[in-house]
Amino acid sequence: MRRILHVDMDAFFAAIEQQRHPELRGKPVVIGGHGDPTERGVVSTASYEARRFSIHSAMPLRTAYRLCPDAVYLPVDFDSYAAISQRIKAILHEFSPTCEDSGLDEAYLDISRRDEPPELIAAAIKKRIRTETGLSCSIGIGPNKLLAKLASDMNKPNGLTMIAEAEIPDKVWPLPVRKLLGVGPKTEARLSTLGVTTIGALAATPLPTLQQYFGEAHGRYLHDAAQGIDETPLVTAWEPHSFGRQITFQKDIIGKRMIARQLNGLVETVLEDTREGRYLAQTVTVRIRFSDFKTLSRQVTLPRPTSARRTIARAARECLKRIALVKKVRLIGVRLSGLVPRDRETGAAPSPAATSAA
DNA sequence: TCTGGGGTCCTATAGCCT
DNA sequence: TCTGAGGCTATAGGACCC
Repeated sequence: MRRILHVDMDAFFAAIEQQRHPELRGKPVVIGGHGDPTERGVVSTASYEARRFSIHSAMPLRTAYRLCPDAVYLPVDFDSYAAISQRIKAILHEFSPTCEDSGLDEAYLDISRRDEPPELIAAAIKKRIRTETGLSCSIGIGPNKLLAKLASDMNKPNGLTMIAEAEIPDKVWPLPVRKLLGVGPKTEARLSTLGVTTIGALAATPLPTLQQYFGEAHGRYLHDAAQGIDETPLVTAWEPHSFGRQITFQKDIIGKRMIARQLNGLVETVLEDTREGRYLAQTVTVRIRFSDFKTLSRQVTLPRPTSARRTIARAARECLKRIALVKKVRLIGVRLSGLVPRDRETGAAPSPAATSAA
């Protein structure tokens, strides 16, 4: 039986700001965008004081401002948060080498090989993080990642919760389906039309029914997840699959020239990212979101992976040409995928078309 | 009227080949 | 020569996560 911990920092970004600016403690603090709640942007993190005003992550900053004009609005200081995140991950690695990063403020830890009771290990982790960073976290313990994550969410903030397999009917099944990892607003709404609103109701829904509505893979996932079944291993090392940059304009823009110029700038930025990581890319995708929020994407796959600015910029322009710019544009994005580490470049990449006939 | 940015993964569809 | 069944791949879009 595996023993997995899910460590989730409490209101991470906001807590860091309250830690380094003591005058913000006890006040509603909202982190997001450029810190100006009258601009376009969304809430990244709201302090627990701000959550009392119904402010939550992903809410438009302007909406948050309407709900609580007196809150302190701050920009996302990504570099600082990343540095503190690294310190926390280093602490976690001391407790187990099998540690999966899941964003700046979350991680899974496999402690199956340790003899001590998991609650004691979790308590020790909380204490270490508190002592070294002044921050609190919530930890969930379970036989797999899915249940560990559900558990960490059950007693926030500063919680320590365990879900054993035998406790699934009592602790998990009464929860709304939305609590399950992988169930977002769309899936929640579709399940609701089937009369399924709790995880228990989902568990009682036959597999063929779920597969009929959600497809083979997603149906199977929902079915297993509702029973608390999750065999996915911790991913401790991974290579990026893509790099991208996108911008939402403060005011929608119009005009091919203007849009092409913005696109060029984005290509430059993305290339800097890939050069830093020493990757070549074979596929270029351009994304446009119009003022009505309709979003289109076009992609070009190049004959071979490259990091040549002119080639990639030309591909991006080709993509852009295939989109009719008939409306105002609020967002432009560029993504490079089909990545190959530069040191693996041979100049004679195997062609996927070069397969032998039957 | 409002809806970020950086990602991953899955699915439907169309075109091509055998 | 025509037609259809599969399989494979590229593309576009959508859902979801932090």
